[in-house]
Amino acid sequence: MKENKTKYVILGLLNHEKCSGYNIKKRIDIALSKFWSAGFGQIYPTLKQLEAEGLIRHCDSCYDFGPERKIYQITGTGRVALKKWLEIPVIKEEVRYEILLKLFFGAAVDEQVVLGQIADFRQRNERLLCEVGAMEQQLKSIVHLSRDHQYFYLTALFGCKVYQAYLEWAEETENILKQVDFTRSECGEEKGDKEND
Amino acid sequence: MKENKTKYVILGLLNHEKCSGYNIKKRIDIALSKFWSAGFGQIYPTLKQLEAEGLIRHCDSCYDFGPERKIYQITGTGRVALKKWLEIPVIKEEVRYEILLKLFFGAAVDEQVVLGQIADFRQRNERLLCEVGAMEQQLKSIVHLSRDHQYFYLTALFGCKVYQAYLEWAEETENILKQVDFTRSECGEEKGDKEND
DNA sequence: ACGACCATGTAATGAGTTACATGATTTC
DNA sequence: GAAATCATGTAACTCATTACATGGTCGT
Repeated sequence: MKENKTKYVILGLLNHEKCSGYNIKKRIDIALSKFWSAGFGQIYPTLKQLEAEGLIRHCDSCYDFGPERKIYQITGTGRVALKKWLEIPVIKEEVRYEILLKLFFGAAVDEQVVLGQIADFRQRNERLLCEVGAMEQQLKSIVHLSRDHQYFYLTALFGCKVYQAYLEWAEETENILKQVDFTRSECGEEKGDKEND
Repeated sequence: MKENKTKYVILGLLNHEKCSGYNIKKRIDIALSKFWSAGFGQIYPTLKQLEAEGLIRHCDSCYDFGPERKIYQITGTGRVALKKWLEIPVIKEEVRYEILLKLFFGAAVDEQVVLGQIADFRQRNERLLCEVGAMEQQLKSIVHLSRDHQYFYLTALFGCKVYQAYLEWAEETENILKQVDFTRSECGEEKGDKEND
């Protein structure tokens, strides 16, 4: 009942081109890093598993130069499994925003701490927007080459839209928090920390 | 080095008000569901662990009515731990978009399949925007009550902005995919599945 | 020679989900 | 009396990260 999605990330990448485990990791870090991640400790065992299931196969040291490596490629069975997965509807995206937790519980600390977190968040996402914006520009020019290129472009476009929304929210939030000041209102908490223990 | 964030979700909720494990689950499902989740199998053991660490404590069956329950409350040590965590900068948000994986690898299946996934995504997020929009409206009216209320409101505002960005992207993506058609261009793939196995 | 990077793996640990088990209470 | 919901928990399992171990190659 639990589906290992990293399995399909590997199948998808190998469907694009054959690859070593090391290179799969690199491609994830470059092309998918904004919406997926995987470590070596996950990739190598998963490759073994996929091979045992007959969804991929490898040839040892296909090249005479460079360090030893295993080049994996997807099998017909693997392609069928990939296609089948691509047709399964997504139920729910797994998002976990630590920044929203820290905001939600933020009244436990000084407003300056919360403002600091928001500022960090804004700066972090300014950088990310910059990175994904560059990708989007680059991919836009080659979007006509193939469906693959078009889809790569659309994932980058997704990043642009979302990071822009993050930044809009962060700016609006900073403005709201800077204009209202509860420490001067009747709701203020002049009280020190008493209660419990 | 690994930080169990669910620990701090529980501490944060107990800092708002004392609660049973069952109620903590309910509060997560209602107030945090758009950016966090936790099951009973995670909550009950974590409560035990937090109590062993002295960050929370409980009284058995504090009420004479209703089923037996343990009401937990945060301790002074717990508050210190919570505050300390709230000050730690967030490094990276953990997001994993299955929809983007399926788009990125989408050239392996018919465009109709991809369009179906995008349509699902749009509909799913229309519903979510609706839900979080209602929360935002409701919270907006009581935002002045306390810092807590203001922060609750801002998390809902975050949801609105992000779901709106999702919808914008989905609509733009649907338009782009419907206007360009690779099956009629020279890049089209009339080839059946040959190669491998 | 040394450091950066290529390349593959395992072991330990932790986080999180799912399924199961139990029983009380409330509502219809 | 049946069904829904309240309430707590455990066991098994999967997913993912981190740390460790090993050794080759390339550039300077």
